[in-house]
Amino acid sequence: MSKQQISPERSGGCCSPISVMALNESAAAEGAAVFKALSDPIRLRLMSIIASAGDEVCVCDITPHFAVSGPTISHHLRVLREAGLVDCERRGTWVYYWPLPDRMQWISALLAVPEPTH
Amino acid sequence: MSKQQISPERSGGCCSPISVMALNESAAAEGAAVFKALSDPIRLRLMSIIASAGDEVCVCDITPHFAVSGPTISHHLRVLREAGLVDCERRGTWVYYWPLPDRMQWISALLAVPEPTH
DNA sequence: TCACTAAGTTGATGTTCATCTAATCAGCGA
DNA sequence: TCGCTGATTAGATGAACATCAACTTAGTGA
Repeated sequence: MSKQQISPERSGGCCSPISVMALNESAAAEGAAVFKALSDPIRLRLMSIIASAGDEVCVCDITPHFAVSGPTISHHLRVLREAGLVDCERRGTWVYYWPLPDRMQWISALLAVPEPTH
Repeated sequence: MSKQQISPERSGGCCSPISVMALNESAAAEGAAVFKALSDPIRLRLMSIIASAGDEVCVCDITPHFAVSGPTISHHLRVLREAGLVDCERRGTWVYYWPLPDRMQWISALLAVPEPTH
């Protein structure tokens, strides 16, 4: 507790202070949860397939694109659903998934370098 | 192998086929790695602090904002660095981090619903 | 009701990850 | 050189996760 105890920011030797944190803790937790849903290559491809289809997609058309088992695909789709990135509906034998663009736009806005809040 | 073996897409009862996958496997792996770097609340706040500073940020100004130990912050900063999201430089006693906007823009573009490729 | 198919759930397993303490590296000043 | 501080690295540990086989649920058609 003697010499270099003072932050260089205060002593003028370091950098400009961080004026305001752009993300509070709860927003960070929510955002991180969405990023975690996209942090798996299979889920990212799933999301890509569903989002680029422009319409709803049948699970039976998704599964053949992947080398993993059906239950694994089902698990990943559930993760995407619980993250609010997609929704689904059963119609007859088949289940259809479609993207929820609101969530994707929100997370995309998080990535846009936020304007400094000062 | 009798009745419903044929994909509904082919039999006309399901949905429009996925013409082209928007993300190939290697791009998905690379993108997922970046999203994984952002999938932790602490790393997302770190990224937010560094990106919103508009300039480089001293580690000594970052650490006090978090309730975890110094080595843990260091670990998370390394993950962000290895994901290509930030870079750093030691100057004297202190280490400074700054954002690499290219990577953030690339990942943000991934999230923009890709125009249908057909 | 019965046989069949699509999709999801359960339970188990091996791996990855976040975190800590302790030790090390790097720079400054006396 | 020695002592001090900032930051990273190394190793260990407990929790979370991806995956599969087996089973269950939901729906179709005969």
